[in-house]
Amino acid sequence: MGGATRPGYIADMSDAFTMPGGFRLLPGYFDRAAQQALIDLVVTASRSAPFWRPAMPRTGQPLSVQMTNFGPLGWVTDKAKGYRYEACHPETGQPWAPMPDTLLTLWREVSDYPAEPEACLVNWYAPTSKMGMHIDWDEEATDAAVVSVSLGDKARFRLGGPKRGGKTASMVLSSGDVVVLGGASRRCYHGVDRIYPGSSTLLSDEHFPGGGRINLTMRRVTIPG
DNA sequence: TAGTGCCC
DNA sequence: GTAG
Repeated sequence: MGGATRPGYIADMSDAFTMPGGFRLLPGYFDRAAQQALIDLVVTASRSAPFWRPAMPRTGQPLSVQMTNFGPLGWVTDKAKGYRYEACHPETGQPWAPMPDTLLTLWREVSDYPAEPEACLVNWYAPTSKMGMHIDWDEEATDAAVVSVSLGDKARFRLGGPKRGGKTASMVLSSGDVVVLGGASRRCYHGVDRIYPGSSTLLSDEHFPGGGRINLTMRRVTIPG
């Protein structure tokens, strides 16, 4: 933890990370059968909205994850237009697959928000993929929680505060876990340090060459009217 | 810097 | 090889 720890000394807790309000980890929310059903839905959706590799604004640097989306809106990014939500796949021009009922049910159970999620970003982490620390800024409905589901290999997730460079906490997320970024945590930095390759058998090599991890992230984008 | 690389 |  914080500061130098030497043998014989008890760590000073004065610099401990304080978990932001509204953060919830629900371990083992989905059992194996439910995890498999969600992966099957991702595979089906990817036939009409295939995984593609997004790029950073301005630099065009590719992200290490591949993406697709469920729902009426999908998060996309490219060199020319940057981070935004779009109704259609950037390469095929086809609408995203509909939001699965299982995910709508999850949202109603944990989001404490009076309207449906409009976007579910599907991130495929290869064994070497990472996600740098960032805050989700591209939604108008900033009061709605972000709800995410981990599937496949374990990942080291890191949560910080509302400013860069502050103290952080990390935790291992396993297949079937649900994370809710609500309240203050909705505006906190977070990212994925690393994947633990081969820690799950959920992702078949046929559909996900090399395996890895799928993360489903639901968000309300527009303010309900 | 929703990235990468290097260094302790 | 890891964690930060």
